[in-house]
Amino acid sequence: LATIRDVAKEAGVSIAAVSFAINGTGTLSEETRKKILEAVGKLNYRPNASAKGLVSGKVNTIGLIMPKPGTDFFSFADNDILSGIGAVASKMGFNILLSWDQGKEESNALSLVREGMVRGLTFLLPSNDLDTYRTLNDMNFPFVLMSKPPEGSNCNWVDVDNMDAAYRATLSFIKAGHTRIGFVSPGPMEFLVSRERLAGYKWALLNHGLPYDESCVFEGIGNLESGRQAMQQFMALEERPTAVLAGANMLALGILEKCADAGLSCPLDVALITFDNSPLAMDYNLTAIEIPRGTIAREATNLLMKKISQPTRSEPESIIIPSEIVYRQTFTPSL
Amino acid sequence: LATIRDVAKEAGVSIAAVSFAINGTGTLSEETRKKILEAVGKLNYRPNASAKGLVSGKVNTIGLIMPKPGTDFFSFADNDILSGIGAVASKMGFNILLSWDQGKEESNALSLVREGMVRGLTFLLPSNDLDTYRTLNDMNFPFVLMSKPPEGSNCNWVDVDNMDAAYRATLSFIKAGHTRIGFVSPGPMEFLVSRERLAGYKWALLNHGLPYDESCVFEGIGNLESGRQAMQQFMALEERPTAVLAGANMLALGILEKCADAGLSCPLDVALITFDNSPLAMDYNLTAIEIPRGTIAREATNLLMKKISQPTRSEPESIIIPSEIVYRQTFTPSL
DNA sequence: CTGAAAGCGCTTACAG
DNA sequence: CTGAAAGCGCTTACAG
Repeated sequence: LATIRDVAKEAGVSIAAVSFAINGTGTLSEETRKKILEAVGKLNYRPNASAKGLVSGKVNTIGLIMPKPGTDFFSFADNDILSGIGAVASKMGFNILLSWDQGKEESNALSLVREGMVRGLTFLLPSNDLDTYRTLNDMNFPFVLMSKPPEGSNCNWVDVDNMDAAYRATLSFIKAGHTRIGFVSPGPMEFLVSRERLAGYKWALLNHGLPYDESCVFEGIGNLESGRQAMQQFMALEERPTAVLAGANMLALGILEKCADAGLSCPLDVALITFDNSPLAMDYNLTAIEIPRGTIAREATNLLMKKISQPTRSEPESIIIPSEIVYRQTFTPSL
Repeated sequence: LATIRDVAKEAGVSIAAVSFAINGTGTLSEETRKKILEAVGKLNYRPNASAKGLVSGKVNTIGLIMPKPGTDFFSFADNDILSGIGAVASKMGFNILLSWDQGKEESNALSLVREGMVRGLTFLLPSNDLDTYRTLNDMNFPFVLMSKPPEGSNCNWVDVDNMDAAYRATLSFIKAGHTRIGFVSPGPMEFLVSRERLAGYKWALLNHGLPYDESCVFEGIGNLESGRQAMQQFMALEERPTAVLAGANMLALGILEKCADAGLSCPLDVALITFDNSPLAMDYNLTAIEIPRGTIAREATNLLMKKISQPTRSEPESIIIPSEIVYRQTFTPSL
């Protein structure tokens, strides 16, 4: 691999001149610059990243911290998220380092920071271990969560408003005349996202004079069978829901299957809105709430870049990404 | 951030002693070592990665090159793949740098190499641009593909044997007495994986005296609608297939839907085997060919680690990962 | 407009 | 068993 010294020799100049030419700094005659750039091209020279990092004290890498393997009751390593981060990062000349939250003594994230490997951090999911965030804040090290963090953690974050989205979907049912509405959570209630969506659902009911009935709520785990079980429970009720808000696509498909088995047609007998407008929702013509993961990822990375370029400590910021309901076959509001 | 000098001062020793203590090199009295390690813990010291990289000429990072965004007619950023790579890499003390194949003038992969940011490379999909591989080979730089590369490229690679898997699935149908078997490719025929699966299917037919009939073959694009269209085509035939080999889960679901609509029962009227034993296949009780992406990723990373540790040029290696058929409701071989 | 020199934080021969 | 010193490949004041 060519070094700056090789280029300098090839072009017949000092290594400082090469540095100037490459970084566009200093003052160089057009002729010298051209001569140097030619040598650079000829030798396929690229400045060594370690040397640059050492001398400048800055490294052009951001870390992406994935949840501990096994936590994934949905798939987090979403293509949209990864390429969203990648698009923004590469536009700013940054690389992405992948790492996993290990729940070990010292978090991997902190190691990367202390080794000077990263200049900022994005977290896909809030860690259970809030200590990491506290330490990062103490160091004034920039980081952004791509998910709403638990109360009291002092973080930058970007996410959709899950409560609001659930509220609006439920409201949309109510406006269409539904008075008995089922809710299936996307996962266990320990997850904030489950609690927030439930809260939005509940709030819409109470706000419009409808009773909140626990038998119309099912704690899902995001798969087909769980959706079947939910609908099973709902159909066994004396007065069954005429509309269901599902927390995940697979839940929605399980619900549809049970409906079909029972001879209930959708949307006539049971209307359905599901979270997540994924390809699956499109394929199956499901009315779906768009969770724009690519946008979340891009905005989070932009926010991180902003925090990186502000060396002085600043207040944590959060960005709420709007989420739209995409109306399809399983429910359309009456006009 | 603490430097080696801070630790040396804290422990009252030279910086060389600190380096010895941390790396387990040199010779140090037990007492000195203990004193140093205490200072390290107290100051939360971690050696600066840029400095280590510069002085040793080695960096503990491997690159993962993702396909150009938009190529993904399946989802490549599979959780299993990412955590498979991550598990092996972190066991060996390596980090993972994510990058995208951009189809630009100079490939991102080569930039990373020339900047000294990575010590090895894994590619999720073969690039269209074989020049990159040639250049890497010329530099004797270690890289591994997690997918069978096109003929003539001189690469290390790890993959399942798609031709063999398709052969065995087709054979399994034939042994059960099927003589008219449909094939739906996972994607366009430009993809090697599509061609190989078709070849395996064809070979099984010809090997057992069955005619190869193009009207029983459909070029799918991996989604539900494509599966519906395939089955539509098959049902319009004078003699329709009694068994179908589907290249992707969504194709299989589309096929099942069309069968149900037409009053054909599965597996009685139409038997079905699909590629990819994903959660979807489990949820829908599909007989499926397991493509163990996690295993592919782990083996590829292990192979890369081996190549990294062998400084001398060596012959390219390939590893074939076995793939099993998981029998479920949509087809079970007669005993 | 251009070059010589210091220094970033480490590791590793080399002396003692 | 321990320390002083050179050097990895860059950038950036500082002279000229």
